[in-house]
Amino acid sequence: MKKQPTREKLLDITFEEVYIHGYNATSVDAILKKAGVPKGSMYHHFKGKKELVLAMVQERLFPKMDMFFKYEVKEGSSVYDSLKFTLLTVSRNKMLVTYGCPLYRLMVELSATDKEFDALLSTKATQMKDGITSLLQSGQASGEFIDALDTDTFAAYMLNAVWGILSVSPSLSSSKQFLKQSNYILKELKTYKLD
Amino acid sequence: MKKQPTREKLLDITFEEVYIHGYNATSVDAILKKAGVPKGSMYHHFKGKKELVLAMVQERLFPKMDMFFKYEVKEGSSVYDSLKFTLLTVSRNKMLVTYGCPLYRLMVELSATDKEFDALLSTKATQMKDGITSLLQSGQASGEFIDALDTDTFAAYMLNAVWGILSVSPSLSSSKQFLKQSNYILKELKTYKLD
DNA sequence: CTATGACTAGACTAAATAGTCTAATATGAA
DNA sequence: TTCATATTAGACTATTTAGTCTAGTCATAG
Repeated sequence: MKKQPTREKLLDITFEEVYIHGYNATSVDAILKKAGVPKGSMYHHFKGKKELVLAMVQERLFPKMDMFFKYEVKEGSSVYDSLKFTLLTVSRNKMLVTYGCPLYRLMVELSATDKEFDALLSTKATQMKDGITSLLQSGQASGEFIDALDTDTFAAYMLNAVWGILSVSPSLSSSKQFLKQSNYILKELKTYKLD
Repeated sequence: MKKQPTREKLLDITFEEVYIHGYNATSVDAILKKAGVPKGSMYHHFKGKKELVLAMVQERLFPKMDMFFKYEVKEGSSVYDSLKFTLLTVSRNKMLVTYGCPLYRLMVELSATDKEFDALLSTKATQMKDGITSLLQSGQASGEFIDALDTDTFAAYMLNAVWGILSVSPSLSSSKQFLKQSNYILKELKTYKLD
């Protein structure tokens, strides 16, 4: 078993800790202890706590988000089915269902008070929304959805609503509840379907 | 201008600070400084920071939430119109639109790691959901909605979706966006309307 | 091999933090 | 007024925090 490079190990542990506890409740020492990395190593690789977490967001969090939202439709599959499949995949991810979306939770904690985090997280949120918009637009172009569908607004609604449902307290979350609730979003989208 | 009792002043300032910065990023000293209250007074009224914020949640946050969701229908008004009016009222509240729902944001920050906060906040969330459920049920009883409407699931969906739309980054929030997005929830509800 | 730069190691520091303590003062009941 | 209690006042403490520093080790290019 090859030893993982220090920087990568730090990013992995930082993701885990910040996901569960949030940015402010996560201490550098806790990360270092869990990662088994001495302080000097961390401050060699990163300027400080904030730099570490910003790097984690870009190198761990964003790729994870991209894994879920592929923004592409499988051959022979409709946009609607593609979005439905994404929601199903999300519902099967225990961590997501239990602890919510790590991007959204960080945004809720930090966007109001930290410009740099807000810039980074909001940009990704916008990119994801735009991805869904494109998907819906392609569905419009292919005749799957009627022109009356406001693709950009619906994409924002879908993203925010899913985040809202996902990120409630773990004690109120379950895979079944997520599926049932997010189904209303799909049902609404179906309203704009032609075939 | 009569001087506000210390305890009340502390609760007011604590709400403001925790709403914007969150629990962990708010220091006791910051609250005391802003409130102009010495430390001894605070620790006379509250056992500690956590007790102070728990009291704030019950005595300031919860009442504010109840102001928005009245769970009652005005004479001669439909349940649907009542919910629509609530969303309109929310959309006109600049703080809510900008900084999101204070209950939800606190839940996102703390519910995963703090049992006491989770118990308190989740109970209120459930109570609010149950309030909407009752409203929808009364609509069913009066023939406004068809029986196929799963009142409890729709209530949860509505609450969580609104929270999700409301609590995104301030840089992505606006009254107009909130209204347009939350309109999809109403549109879905309309699907179950009879008259 | 050896010199250089990358990385590790962890003791140490300065600041912020929540919380304590004791004395002073206000308030209200007898 | 007087006494007991509630409240104010803020200096002080213990702990945790992020971050610094210097000495050491490791890898590798020459």
